[in-house]
Amino acid sequence: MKNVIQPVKGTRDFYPELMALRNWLYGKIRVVSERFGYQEYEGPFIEKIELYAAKSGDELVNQQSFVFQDRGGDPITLRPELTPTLARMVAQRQNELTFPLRWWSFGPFWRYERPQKGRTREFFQWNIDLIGVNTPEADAELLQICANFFREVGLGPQKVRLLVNSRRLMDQQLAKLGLEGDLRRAAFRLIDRMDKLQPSEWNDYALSQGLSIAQLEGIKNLLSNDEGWHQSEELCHVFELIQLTGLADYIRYDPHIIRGLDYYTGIVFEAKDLDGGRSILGGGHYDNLVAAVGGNPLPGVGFAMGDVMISLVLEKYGLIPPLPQNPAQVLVTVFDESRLASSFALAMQLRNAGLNTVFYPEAAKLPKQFKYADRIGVRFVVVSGPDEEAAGVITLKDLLYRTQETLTVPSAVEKIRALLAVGQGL
RNA sequence: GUGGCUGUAGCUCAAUGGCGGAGCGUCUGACUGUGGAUCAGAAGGGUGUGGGUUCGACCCCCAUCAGCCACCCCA
Repeated sequence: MKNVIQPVKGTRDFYPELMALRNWLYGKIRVVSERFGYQEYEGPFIEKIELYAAKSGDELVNQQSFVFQDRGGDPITLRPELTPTLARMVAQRQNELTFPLRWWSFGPFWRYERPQKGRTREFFQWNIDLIGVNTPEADAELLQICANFFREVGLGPQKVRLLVNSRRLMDQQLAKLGLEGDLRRAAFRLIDRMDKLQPSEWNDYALSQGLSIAQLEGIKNLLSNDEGWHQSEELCHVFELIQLTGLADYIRYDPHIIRGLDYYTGIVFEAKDLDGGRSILGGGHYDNLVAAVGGNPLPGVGFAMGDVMISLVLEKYGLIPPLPQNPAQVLVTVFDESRLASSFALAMQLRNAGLNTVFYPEAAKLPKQFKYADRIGVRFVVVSGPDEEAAGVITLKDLLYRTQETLTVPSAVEKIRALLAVGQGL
């Protein structure tokens, strides 16, 4: 086994078990997205690097992207996020699309980072955006979708929380402290780092960035004030709306939330596992992104959720249901060499009757064939030997209930249908 | 990009610097028309890779690759 070529660092192999989980998650995402009337879309997996250079932020573009040259020498990047692609797609058809536009997507992304818990170099992401209106109702809808998703998968507000802030509010507050330009950007970084540094280190860092003692105190007050949102009209309005949804327990104001992406201009939010602390999803409101890629100005709000962290969280809380091992419902055994062809035909007969059927492709001993059916998770086994053949019937065994009866093919089909309906989820 | 831990059979792990083992799994049989249980037997690795130290290396040293964890950053 040592000669097997290793997979690319930070990638995952989706063996059927993991693929089933991915598709289960995809299904939940689809249900919630469609519940709110969003349409599924997808963009290319590769883009020109300029697309991200426009607005995504330096680190994401210069250090975390997979970049290569195509044969013509043009720099191409594996997409590290979807929002710029979305902005581009919207800008290209700006005059044909009907706004407000509600789109969602679930696809692969790549970031060149050191893999660790909850982070791989290739991951899947749910992106969902509402574009074309600039209202608190739009912002509140996206928060509602997040919370509704958590409720859909069984994550209650005691386990996860949506932390919300406003870039606009933070800008105003920092301006009041006399922080402009580079100093304000430094302050944002400072806020971002507060829970990662010791208080004394944090103070030193702040002063080293050129902030005054008074400004530092001002930031501390800002961050410790849970009621700061009252000074933001948009946050007040958003929180009011959330009260009407029955999902308010999920949502809380948190002035520490800043977000790394440069294009956010209004509310920003992150969902966190209250037990683990890591961020499950993040998003916000952006006013200028469509214009940044060459379109006319158009606001939007959206978020992205990676599959890796949410899967870890769901697994931790035991919220991933048992997923079907095998799509097959029936296995047709081969009694002996002489019956290979008749069994082969019988299997197709069952498929034509609408049953997912596996045919055992050689004349092995029956115990082996039963064992195989059991292992791969097929519930029903059909046997057709000399006795059955003489009587014009087949034997049907239910491995789940260990029952068995002999009956004609059409009644066996009916029997299986009836038992599948009853035994679902057992 | 920085730091730490780890790397032995398909899997989970043992093995003072002195002949590499166990459990689970797999295969075969007991059970010659019936799966999961039990019992018996068998196959399967030369220790991630490349160097070095040593009479002798899974064990010590260096490098490298990979995984994990934290930082950075973020989904």
